[in-house]
Amino acid sequence: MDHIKDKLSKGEYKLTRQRQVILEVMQDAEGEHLSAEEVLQAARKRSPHLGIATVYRTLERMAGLGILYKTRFDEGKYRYELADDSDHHHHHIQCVRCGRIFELEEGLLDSIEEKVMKQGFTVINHRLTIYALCSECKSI
Amino acid sequence: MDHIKDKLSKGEYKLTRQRQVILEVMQDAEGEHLSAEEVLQAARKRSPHLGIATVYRTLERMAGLGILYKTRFDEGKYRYELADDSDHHHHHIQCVRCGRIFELEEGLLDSIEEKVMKQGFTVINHRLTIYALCSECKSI
DNA sequence: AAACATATTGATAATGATTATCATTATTGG
DNA sequence: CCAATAATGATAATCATTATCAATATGTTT
Repeated sequence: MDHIKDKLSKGEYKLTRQRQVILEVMQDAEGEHLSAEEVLQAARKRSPHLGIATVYRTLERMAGLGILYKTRFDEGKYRYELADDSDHHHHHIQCVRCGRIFELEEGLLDSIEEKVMKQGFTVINHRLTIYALCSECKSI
Repeated sequence: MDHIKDKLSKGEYKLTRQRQVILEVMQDAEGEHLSAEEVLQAARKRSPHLGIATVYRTLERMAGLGILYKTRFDEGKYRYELADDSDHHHHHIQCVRCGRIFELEEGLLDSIEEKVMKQGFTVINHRLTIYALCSECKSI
């Protein structure tokens, strides 16, 4: 929590009421992947006049500061989640029935990256999404 | 080419002039990943009155029949490419500077899939995108 | 505390991609 | 050829996101 505030101040970033609320929403939703609209709905419970533009601006900025991850799944909109400290490599399993998103462990792709490097690319980042039935949906 | 027409007829799918043109465009662009708008521009050279709605409908349908792959990259729109016969597992390297998309060999993720299966998921599909600098952009 | 510069906000318009609607135009089987 | 059905193209509607801008808040200097 404190290191987040550090990042905020380094980014010349004022911690306004709205931003604080949005940050709290993201922290309360640890492990979830929220869309901007979902963040708005949750945040309005604490700050009823909050506008969607502020939500987008804040999420965008926090993603830029590395506080959040911003990922676009195939549904066509961005989803945001609280970043852990490790680094940029993290991946998802999305259940094709219920739509829930699960985290996948890191570093699984190191050997693949190596091969790509040998082909002359400089790898910056990578994203893996696995589409699956989760154990609950499987048994329905 | 013929097996594509087989798929078309099995899908109760008439091979109209417009659809033929769109299919040709996709075949001429083998290895590329075209957006609907790009398909429209290319196709209008042969069928000038073609409408964007028909392009979307046709691409959607061909994707449904497995003739095309439909992928959403982070830019927010779908891109389509001719499917090869093998199967659904194929992956991309996208250059973060020039935006070009390169293919990545198949089957790289088999070991990862296995781990996910052990966690109780039934894997349906997966998508990997690696963001990198291609060798040309690297040397700029 | 007043005056000022600057940053932030919220409402709303604009944009871009995609989907839905619907009247018109092909196509096909009888 | 004619009726039934499918496909097309123009355009409106939708959805997520970004841009605009006037009003408000904040911080700084005096």
